[in-house]
Amino acid sequence: MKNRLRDLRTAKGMTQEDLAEIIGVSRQTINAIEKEKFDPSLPTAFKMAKLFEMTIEELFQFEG
Amino acid sequence: MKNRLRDLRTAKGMTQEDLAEIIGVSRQTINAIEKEKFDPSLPTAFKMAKLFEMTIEELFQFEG
DNA sequence: AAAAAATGTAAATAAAACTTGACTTTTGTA
DNA sequence: TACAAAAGTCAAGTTTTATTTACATTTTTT
Repeated sequence: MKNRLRDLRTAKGMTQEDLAEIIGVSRQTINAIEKEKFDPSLPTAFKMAKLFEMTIEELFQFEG
Repeated sequence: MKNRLRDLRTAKGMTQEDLAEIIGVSRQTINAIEKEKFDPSLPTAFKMAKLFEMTIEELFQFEG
């Protein structure tokens, strides 16, 4: 699963810490998702997509 | 998290078992998601949305 | 160069998706 | 009515994995 999180976050001038607080997870969780260590839960994916005003499919690309 | 899984599945004339095999989970998992006992994982959500040719947001409605 | 801020990562925990198996109920149909 | 297929349920267990904690490294700023 790929994602565009890093680009979108930096484009908004936010740190991983900033994003973590808004979404309601730890800073390390944001980092792990950006580095594509694992996928977010569905609720977390929804929050992220809403924040960046796009669909989950636009934010995360599932290859499978 | 609400979803339209049941309607879409029956509209295609599929049983829970049919859907389970296509997605790659157990029949009870499909049933539990239809009955909104828990949310699917993000990969499972992707597979479902693709099968029914719609976005995850159209298939699942997050109230948060 | 030094301090601070931001990011990276391993290890452990916690949570939740998912399975198995058994049983009941509903629905259709012969 | 009787049978079978599909759906519902529920407990209990497994397993995956999202998430956290703690510590290390890199980058940025002064």
